[in-house]
Amino acid sequence: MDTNYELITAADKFPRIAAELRAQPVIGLDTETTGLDPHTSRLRLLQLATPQTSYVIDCFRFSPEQLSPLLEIITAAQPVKVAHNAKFDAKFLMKHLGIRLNGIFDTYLASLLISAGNENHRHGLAPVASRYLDLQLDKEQQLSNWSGELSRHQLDYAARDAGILLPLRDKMAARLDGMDLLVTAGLEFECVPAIAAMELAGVHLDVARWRDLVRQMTVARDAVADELQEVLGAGAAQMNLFGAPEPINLDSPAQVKEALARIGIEVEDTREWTLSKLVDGHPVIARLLEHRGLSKNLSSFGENILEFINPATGRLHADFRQIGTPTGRITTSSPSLQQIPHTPEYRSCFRAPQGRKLIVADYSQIEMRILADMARDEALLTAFHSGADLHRSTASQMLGIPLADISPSQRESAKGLNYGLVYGMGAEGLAGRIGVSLKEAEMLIERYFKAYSGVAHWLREAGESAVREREARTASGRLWRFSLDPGDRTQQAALRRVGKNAPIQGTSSDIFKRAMRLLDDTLLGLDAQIVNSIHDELVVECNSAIAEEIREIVRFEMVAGAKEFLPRVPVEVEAVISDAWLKK
DNA sequence: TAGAATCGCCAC
DNA sequence: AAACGTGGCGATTCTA
Repeated sequence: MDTNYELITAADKFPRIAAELRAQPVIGLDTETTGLDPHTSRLRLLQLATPQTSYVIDCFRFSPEQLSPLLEIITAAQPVKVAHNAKFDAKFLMKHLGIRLNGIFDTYLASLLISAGNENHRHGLAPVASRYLDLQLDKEQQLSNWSGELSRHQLDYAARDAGILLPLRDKMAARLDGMDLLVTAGLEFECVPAIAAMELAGVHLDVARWRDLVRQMTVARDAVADELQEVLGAGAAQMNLFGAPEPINLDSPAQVKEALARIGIEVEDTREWTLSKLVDGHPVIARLLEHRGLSKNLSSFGENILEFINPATGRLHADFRQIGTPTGRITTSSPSLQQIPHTPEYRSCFRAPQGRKLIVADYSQIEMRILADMARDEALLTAFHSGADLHRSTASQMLGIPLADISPSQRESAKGLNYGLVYGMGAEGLAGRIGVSLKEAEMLIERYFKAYSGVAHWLREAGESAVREREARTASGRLWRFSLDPGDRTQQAALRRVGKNAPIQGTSSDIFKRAMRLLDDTLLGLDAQIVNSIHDELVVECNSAIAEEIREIVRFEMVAGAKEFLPRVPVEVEAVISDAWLKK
């Protein structure tokens, strides 16, 4: 495809171009960079496209001051900037030009929303252009060297990528509209600058503390491993040259299963769920599980995390995938900051640097509140309005006894139900989880649904409509379309569970993303920045001197985000000021 | 031998 | 078989 482009080599052209761009309702935006990491790579080209022309600006030639007429356009809400994976461009613009990319239409996020969970769809610019414009792009120049003299071919490529964004947006906006996804899309697009800023900022890890922890864990694991080799080797058939039993690989489920059989413990598999039932009679099982835990933590959260520390910033900059799941949850990788074990030893390694504090804030029982609101369940809403402990309230409602008389075990059962039911749990699952018989579990669920009849009705309907309509939606209108083989009963049961959970988990994502944007906006200009985001928890790093003010801002904006989607239920946010990632 | 599939487990 | 939902990821084992 030939794109009409103009390579800008003189700063005196900027006022004319800026005027032309400002007059557009929508422009295309793309960048080419010398690498993928904004901290160690440079911004080479900035491409801004009107329907007629792609303007290609060589950023190596101009200072931010010279570029300022164009930067104002990028920062303003209008014109709308169409970009594919705008987070990437936003990070480079923020790092190298000190500006926020606002007024985004992101064709990558739009593609994910329209695909509505279809795992077969790819979302790179090439497959998206093919799907929506029937255009075959080649991306061979994407990873070419953008730091030297640029070839005609590279400039063509750069201009073309920016040029196709406008027709692409036309097609996708119509699709979003037709699928009632414009509200969700707006929510996602507005969240991009907040996530870009969070990634760019990264989190601070206390390396010495982390190394210490890894050392301790290694010693502990090796001790348990030695002990296990001795016990499990007792029945070994194979001896090595020194007459000692051949060591078994404790990380191999197959070898562990065999070794257990040799000492008289027959098991179907070696999953925790299976083994934990045998803990009582067999001390070796407890040791095995202990080894698993240590080994898992060391391989996933050991020295390897340190490799992700950025040489330029000394911090961890995880990759946040904004639509990581069909329910809209954000996922992280490289490293996976959302899966750091929730123990003080681990979390205390993530610390505020000198002179700074962390605000650790999370929603209190947000999914149950969403359920109460969506189901409009009188009793559950009343429980939340009363401000009493939810699980005690639930137990009290179910058993018909006063709040004050609820025993700890009654509260635990109620808690199991509250958490389990938003995941579509059945009686078997509950029985296993809280350790009661199937009969008792059935009775508990019956009582639960009697106490919360609105919830019972809503959950039933959510499950049925998922099977009937093959889709589920959240409060913002986010869509997940399901495939279902009609004859497959197991699949149908699974779909009923997803149908119950998806609107709740997805609405939680809606709320969270709205809160992130509100908070990021309010923190602009203050010495405070969101540094981590874990489904219902935000971590903000700020100057110690303003920590109390920031804590209140965080609380306020998180509540404000939730209120937009939950008109019927009060929302609570627990926020603490801490030196480390702890809910102290 | 590289990549896929599986098991297992971390988070919310 | 599966057994409450969504992921990421590491180690082992299978497969071409």
